Amino acid sequence: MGKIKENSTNNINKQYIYECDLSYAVCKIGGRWKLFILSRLKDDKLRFSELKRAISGITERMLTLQLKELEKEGLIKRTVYAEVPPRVDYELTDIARELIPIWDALNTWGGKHRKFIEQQEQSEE
Amino acid sequence: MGKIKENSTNNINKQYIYECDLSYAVCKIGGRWKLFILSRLKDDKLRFSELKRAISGITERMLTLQLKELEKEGLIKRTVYAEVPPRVDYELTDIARELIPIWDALNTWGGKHRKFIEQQEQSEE
DNA sequence: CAGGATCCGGCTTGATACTG
DNA sequence: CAGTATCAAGCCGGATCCTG
Repeated sequence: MGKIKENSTNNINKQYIYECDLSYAVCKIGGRWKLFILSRLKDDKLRFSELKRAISGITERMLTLQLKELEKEGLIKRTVYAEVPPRVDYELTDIARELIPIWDALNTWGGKHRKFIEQQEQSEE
Repeated sequence: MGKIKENSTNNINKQYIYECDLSYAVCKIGGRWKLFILSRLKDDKLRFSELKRAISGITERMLTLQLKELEKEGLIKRTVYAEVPPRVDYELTDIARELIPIWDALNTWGGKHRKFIEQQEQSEE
């Protein structure tokens, strides 16, 4: 049982009581944009601007913040090339890759749940 | 791609762009207390007061709100008994039960990631 | 190109008191 | 017992402007 006080873009991250590894895990990947970012990096190594374009609606600020957190948490690897203009790219780490089957499963569940709810709403009318 | 405007205790729920079922799923189970509640109900059918005691730190208000959302989303079933004093209990629905293997996997991953990070921090010092 | 810094509103959460 | 109502505060995320 511990409290996390570091700055974070994720409200779930703060003052969260880690009684179990489950909530700990959700802290790491929960949040407004993290799953988007991670799933975009599933197959490719992408640059900052590519990520920005790939994730519609995200601001540079948010992308920066979330990337920084993900890096600190060991989920992505940031590579800076000594070039002009500057070039940075991001890729998943091994431990992040282990999450892929999980979010695939969540994805499947999400689709199923969605259909289920839609049917239910129709039959109510 | 749709936006959700309903009231919710979960900021992730609002104005969320559902491009994929993955983020949709995270909306449903993400949030400050939802996973705690769900995991407490994994094996037992619990009453309001039991849940409150089981989840340290949660206020009645938050418990009420999150339970209401979970019910609306079809993840828990609420049963009211016509007794005095009143009695209500909560249990997982079938579709929520399908999430169990997923959060078990997340739990495992969380533990692994945690150890990994701790080792990393130690070796840095 | 890849960010950093700052300001700010709105939502989420919490504390507390009250009720059928 | 199982909530509801109200008030207050803290945090996230967005907009905008700036830099190496």
